[in-house]
Amino acid sequence: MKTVIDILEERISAAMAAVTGQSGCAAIIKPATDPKFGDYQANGVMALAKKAKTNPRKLAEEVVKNLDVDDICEPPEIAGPGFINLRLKTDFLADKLLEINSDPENRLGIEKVAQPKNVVVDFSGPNIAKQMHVGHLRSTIIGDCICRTLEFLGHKVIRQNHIGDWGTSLGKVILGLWHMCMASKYGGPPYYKTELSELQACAGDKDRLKELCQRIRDRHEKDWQDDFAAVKGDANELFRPFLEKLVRTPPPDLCEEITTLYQYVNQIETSVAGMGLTVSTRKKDDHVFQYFQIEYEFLSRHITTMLQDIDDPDNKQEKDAWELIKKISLEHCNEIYKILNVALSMKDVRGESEYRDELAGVVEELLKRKIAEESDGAICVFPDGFKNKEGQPLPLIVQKSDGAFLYATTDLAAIRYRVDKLKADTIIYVTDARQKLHFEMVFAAARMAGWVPENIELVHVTFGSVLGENGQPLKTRSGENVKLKELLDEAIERAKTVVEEKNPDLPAERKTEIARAVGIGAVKYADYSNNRTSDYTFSFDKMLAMDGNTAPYMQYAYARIKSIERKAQSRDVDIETELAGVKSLNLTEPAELDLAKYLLRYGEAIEAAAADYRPNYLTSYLYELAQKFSAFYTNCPVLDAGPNKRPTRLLLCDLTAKTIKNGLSKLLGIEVVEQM
RNA sequence: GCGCCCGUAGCUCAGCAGGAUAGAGCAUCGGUUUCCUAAACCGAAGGCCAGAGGUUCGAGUCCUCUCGGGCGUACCA
Repeated sequence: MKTVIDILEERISAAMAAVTGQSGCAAIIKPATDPKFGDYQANGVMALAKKAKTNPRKLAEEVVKNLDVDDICEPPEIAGPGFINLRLKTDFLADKLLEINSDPENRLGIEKVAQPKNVVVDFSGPNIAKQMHVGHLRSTIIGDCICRTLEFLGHKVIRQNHIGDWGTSLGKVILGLWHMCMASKYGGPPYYKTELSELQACAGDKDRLKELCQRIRDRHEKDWQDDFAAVKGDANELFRPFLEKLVRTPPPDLCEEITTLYQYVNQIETSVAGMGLTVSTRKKDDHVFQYFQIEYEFLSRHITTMLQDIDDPDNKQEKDAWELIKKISLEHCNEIYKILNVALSMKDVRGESEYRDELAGVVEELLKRKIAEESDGAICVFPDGFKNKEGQPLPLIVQKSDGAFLYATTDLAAIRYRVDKLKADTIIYVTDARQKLHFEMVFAAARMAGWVPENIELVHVTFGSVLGENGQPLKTRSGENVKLKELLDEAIERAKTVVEEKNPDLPAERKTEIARAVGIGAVKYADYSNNRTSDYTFSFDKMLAMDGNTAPYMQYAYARIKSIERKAQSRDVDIETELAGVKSLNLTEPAELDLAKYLLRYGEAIEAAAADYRPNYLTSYLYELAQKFSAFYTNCPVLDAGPNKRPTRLLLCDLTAKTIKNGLSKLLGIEVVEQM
C-alpha cells in the first residue's frame, strides 16, 4: 500500500507535467499546516511557477483542472499564493483502514521496498577492555533501530559489531590480570583497588604521587622477579598457573574486576608519565627471552606488541589472557544487549582482531599503488581537501612510525571485507560525531584505493553526547564513565517504584515485568526521541514521566487499548469475529477522523526515519498517534457504542494498538505491556 | 588559525526539499472522573527562531559576516 503522500505526489506531479509539458515536476506534498486547510497540501506549484515565470495561482488552477483525485479527495482548493489544499474523502479513509485490517501479513499498510539492498550496519562496537558504559548506549540502540527499520522495509541487513579487541587497551587488561595474579598471593584486599583510589586521591599532589608511584613500581619489580625466579622463561611460576585456573573457573565478578584492572593500569601509566621509572620485562629474540628495563608507562604497550604477535607460541600467555578477556567481556555485552532488547549476538561480532592478518597487506597495497607515502616515519594517505592546523595536507595515518597499525588501517580492511565478502550496497557507521573527520578520511582513502566503487554508499550516522544535569558529558561523581548496567538497573528500579505506587494490586511478577519494560523503554525512548545529532540531557525523572513524549505514556496508551479488549471478553464481545466481519466503517466524530487519518500516515513516518536514519521521526509519530488515540478514547466510548459504531471504534483501537506495538516493539525494540 | 556541529517559549526539545498565523512536552494557571486504567483529557499564558545584512512573491530553513557554545584538527579509538 502506497503512502497517501506518494499517491498524491504522483497524481499531482503528473498533472503538473501535463500542464507544463515538463517531466519530473515535484508536487512537494506535505501534511497541511492547519486542519482548516485540509489534510495535505501541495507546495510544488509555486516553485514551478517561479521557474516558468508564470502566475502561481493561475498555474495551480491549470494543474487542478488536469488533476484526477476524485477517488481520494474532496475537490482540491487553491489558496494563498498557490497552495493546493487536499482533504481526504471519508470513504477513501475507510477503504484504506479496511485494507490495512485485512492485510494477512500485518504490515500496517507498509510496503516493502522494490529493490532490497545489502546494508551493512556497523554499530555498538564496545571496547572489550571495559564494561559497556553510557557512551556505548547511543551507538547500540540507534544502530539497532536503523537495522530494525531497514529490515522491516525489506532490506537485507548485516549487523557488524566492530568490537575493540586489538588495541593498547587489551595490553592494559592483560597487564591488569597479571596484577590480579600478584595481588592474590598477598591475600587481603587486592592492592590494585586501594592503590587506584590512592592514585586518584593524590593526582594534584606531585610529591605524594611520586612517592606512591615509586612504591608501586618497587613492589611491581619484586613481584616480577618472584614470578620469573624459579624458571627462566615466561612467567611460569605464578602467572601461567593463575591464568589457567582463571580460564577454567572464572569468578562471577571477573568482568567487574577487568574494568577495575584496566582503570588501575591506566591510572598508573598516566601517573608515572615522565617520572623516569622503569621495570623489568622480557622480549623475545629468536625464541630466546631477553630481559630488560622498560619505562613503566610503556609497559602495557609492550605487552600489546606481544599480543599482536599472537600466533607465536611464545606469546601463549598473552593469547590465553586475551581470549579470556574477550569471552568474559562479550558475555557481559550480550547481557546488556539482552536487557536493552537489542538484536545483536555473537554471530554479528567481527572485531578489530579479525582483520589483523590483512593490515600489513592494506598498507602494502596503498604504498605499492602510490596512494600512501611515508611522512615523518609514518605511512600516510593524504586525501584531497583535508588540511591540518598549518594548512598542510592532513594525513590519514595507516601505520605508525613504530610499525603499529591504527584504527584507520582496521577500518580500511573492514571496508574491503564488507564490500568484497559481504557484498554491501550500503555501509552505515553509527558512531559519535567526533569521529566525523576520521570517517570522511577513511571513506576518501577507500575510494582512492578503488576499494569502494561509486555505486556503493558509505554513510556515517553521527550522534551527540549524553549529558548530565550539569551540561557536561554524563559521568559519575568521581568522574568515571557511568556503567551502562548500573544505569539500566537504576531505570528499572525507579520504574518499579512508580508501578508499585500506581498499581499496587498487581501480582509481584507482573510488576517486575512492567518495571523492566517501562524502565528500559524509558531510557531508550528518551534517546530516540531526541534528534540524534544533538546532545541531550539525561534525566530519569523526565524519561519516566507519565506525561509527555515518553515511553511510559506510549506504553500506557497501548495498555488502555488492551484493557478494552479484556473488558470486551468479559462482556462476551468477540473482537476478532467482529473485526473480521467489518465490511464498512462509520467514521463521523472528529476524534475518529483525526485518528483514522493519522493511522494512515505511519508509512510516511517510517520512510522519513529510514531516509535520514532518524529514530525521532518514529517517536514523534507514535507520540502524536497516542495523543490522538487518547483524545478519541475520552470522547468516544467503544464498548458502550451502538452497533452502528462499535465495529468502527474497535477497528480504530485495534489498528492503533498494532501500530504502537509495531513502532515500539518491532522498530524501536521497546517492549509493550498489556497492563500498567 | 582552519574545519564541522549547534544557538527556536522560563526549562527540555521538534520543525522532514524555503511556504500560509513557528510547534510539542515539562513547569505555571484554570477546567474535566456516577462512563472501557485520571499514568488521561480539554483550555490559558508564554517567542523580533543569537545578532546584522543578502537572495526570494515568501526565510527558523539558503548565502555572507559578527557574537556565543561544543567538537575535531599527524602517529588514541
